[in-house]
Amino acid sequence: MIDDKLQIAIETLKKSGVRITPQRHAVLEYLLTSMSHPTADEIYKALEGKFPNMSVATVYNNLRILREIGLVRELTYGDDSSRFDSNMNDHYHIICEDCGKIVDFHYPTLDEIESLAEKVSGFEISHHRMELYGKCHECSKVKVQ
Amino acid sequence: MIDDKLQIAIETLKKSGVRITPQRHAVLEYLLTSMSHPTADEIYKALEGKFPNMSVATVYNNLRILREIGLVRELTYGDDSSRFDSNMNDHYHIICEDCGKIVDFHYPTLDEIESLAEKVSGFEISHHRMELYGKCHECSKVKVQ
DNA sequence: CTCTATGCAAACGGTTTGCACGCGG
DNA sequence: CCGCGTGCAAACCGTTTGCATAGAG
Repeated sequence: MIDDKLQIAIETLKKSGVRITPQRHAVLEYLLTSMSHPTADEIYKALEGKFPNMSVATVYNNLRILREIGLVRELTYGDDSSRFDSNMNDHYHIICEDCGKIVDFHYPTLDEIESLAEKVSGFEISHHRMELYGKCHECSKVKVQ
Repeated sequence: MIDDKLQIAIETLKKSGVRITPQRHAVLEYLLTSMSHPTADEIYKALEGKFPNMSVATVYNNLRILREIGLVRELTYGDDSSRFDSNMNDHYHIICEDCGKIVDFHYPTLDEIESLAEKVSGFEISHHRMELYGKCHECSKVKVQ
């Protein structure tokens, strides 16, 4: 399952003429395995056991390459670190304002809104993004009063 | 019109016990007058004629205070600078991917989506944001082929 | 063997902070 | 005249870049 996705991703890398280094493989595997939406630094820390000498720059470089090839999406929220998502299907995100957890939210794409926006603004709309903010179940429980 | 808004804003400042310095007044006035959604640096540059010695820090400090009081909203997109919006009514934004222009987009708040997201995720949703991306009329004209 | 990827450190850019002085109320 | 706000410079932090070396194909 994950292995299938990994094999397909590696095929895509090969087709694009991108070398499969151990570090790159590890970053990719981590993104595909991880159910979270990790930051570059989280990936860096998660892999430092396996690659004690790997530099953050390598993580960033690989994330950029994976993004350019279309294997990974970069999620940018505010001033904080970018987060990376290997789920390339259209979906929205729900973000916990307390703990920062991000969960996927599947909902039909808001095409009508794009059409209306085109009409009223004169823009050629290419895509949109939406995030919902709130408190996750765990964080809601914490401060009861 | 703008003057009314400015007067109301200044009242809010006074009520909050925030001093009205010339620099703060100027930042506030610029935000209310500006139809764009300026960055801190744009505000800084726009006012350096009137305040040649003003520092960026002062702009940032004042923007933070205005935000905390609820007179201004901070728009954070990706890694770029934050932009500031004195229109506190609920609205969405349409952003030109070429020139960066931001225009307001009024559309009924997507309450049903918030409700559904609460149900499927178990989060307590407090709000959401949405931006539409595309090319504005001017930028569409430029590269025809 | 070639050329890309890596590791390291320095650079970068937006934003924040510490501190002494200035000025609003 | 008290204390917040300002200006200045340094600090910060995520990210990028330059460069010499290592290693994938």
